[in-house]
Amino acid sequence: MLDRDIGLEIAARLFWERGYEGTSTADLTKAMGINPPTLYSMFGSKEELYRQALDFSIARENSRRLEILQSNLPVYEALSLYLYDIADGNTQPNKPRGCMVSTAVLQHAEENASIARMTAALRETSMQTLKARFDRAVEEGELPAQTDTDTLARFYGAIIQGMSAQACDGACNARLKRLIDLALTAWPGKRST
Amino acid sequence: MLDRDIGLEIAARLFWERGYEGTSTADLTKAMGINPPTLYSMFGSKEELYRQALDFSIARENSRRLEILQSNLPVYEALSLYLYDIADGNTQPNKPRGCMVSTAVLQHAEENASIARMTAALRETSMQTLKARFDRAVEEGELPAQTDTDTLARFYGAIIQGMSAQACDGACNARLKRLIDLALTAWPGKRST
DNA sequence: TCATTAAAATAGTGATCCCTATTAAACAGT
DNA sequence: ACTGTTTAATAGGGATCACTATTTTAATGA
Repeated sequence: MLDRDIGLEIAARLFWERGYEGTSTADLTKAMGINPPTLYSMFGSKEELYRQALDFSIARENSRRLEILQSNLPVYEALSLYLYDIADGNTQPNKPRGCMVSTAVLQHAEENASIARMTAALRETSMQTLKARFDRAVEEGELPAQTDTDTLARFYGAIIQGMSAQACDGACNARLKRLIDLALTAWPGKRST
Repeated sequence: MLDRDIGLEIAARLFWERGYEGTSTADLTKAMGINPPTLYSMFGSKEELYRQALDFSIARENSRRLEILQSNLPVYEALSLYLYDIADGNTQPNKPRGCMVSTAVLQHAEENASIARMTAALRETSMQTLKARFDRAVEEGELPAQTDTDTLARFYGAIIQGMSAQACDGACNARLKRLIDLALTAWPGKRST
């Protein structure tokens, strides 16, 4: 009998590489080494499996990143390390390129609208997490009081999405880091060269 | 008999909204009001139709943008207007959200790898166009000689991709413009507030 | 040992995928 | 009107889609 976490890991990897619409249940059962009825008894449906695989991956990958972001480091340092960590995640050897969430299910058949809403909500949550960190920085006097933290969060969110897209297209880690360094010059009070 | 350009327009809109994998040939023939054999005699295959629909849309939408970018305006102004025009294109009423190319076919089934290569190549071309404009600015003394124009182009390319993703998730035009204004503070020599 | 339960594999559901062979309709020239 | 040719519509082919009913195997308990 297949271990549940191993099944989710295998599913997450397939969905990461091929997307929701590009992954078939036959792909999933074959990769997991199980028969279709086992998949449905363990995970309910393809859609449910996708949700569970995303939750599983996020729970495992996101904790370290959130610790970095919400640490007591200066907010600028925390953001830098956070972005570098994402760039690393987008360019791991022997792993699919890009991010599993940042650029997932943007275009989709109408029948998959609820799946698209879920990934959109995950992206929104991650933007709100960034914004909350910036709001804290305002409170703690690290950023000017009039800072538009929402736009700041969506700007670095766009950088994260752009990195994912470019990683999917083959960009290497060093290229993404140059991109991050340039994006960091937009930080309030910083000066670009 | 269906006019070829009208057919491409209808196909482009469907592919734009639902993506390549999310659009079926049945969707296409129904929207065009033709029968399957007509689609194949006119356009060859679903893949060929997608290529032609992209070429058609790009030829029509890109000329104005390229004129803006390659005009004799100061490069910073040209870039600003170029990005604003893209933001407008990402948030048109009664049109699909986001960009048809920037975030298309990032994840895909293995059988669609050649389609993904094509969209990736289109994105790379658009980055090279940006880079060429920045190189010209260096030659003309608008930018310092040591400017890393490649990274600069990929940075604004990431902004374009991030805008497309966020527009797909529902971002309004004003929000994208705030994002652009912040991204423009990363321009060499500019100072963020 | 044998009946009962639980697990897993086979086999197949109707629907839809991309694409075409075949048939039907419209039009041309004589 | 009557062929010959082009154009369009129907119908369907082989494969795959997400998903299950059924059967077979395996484990369990008396």
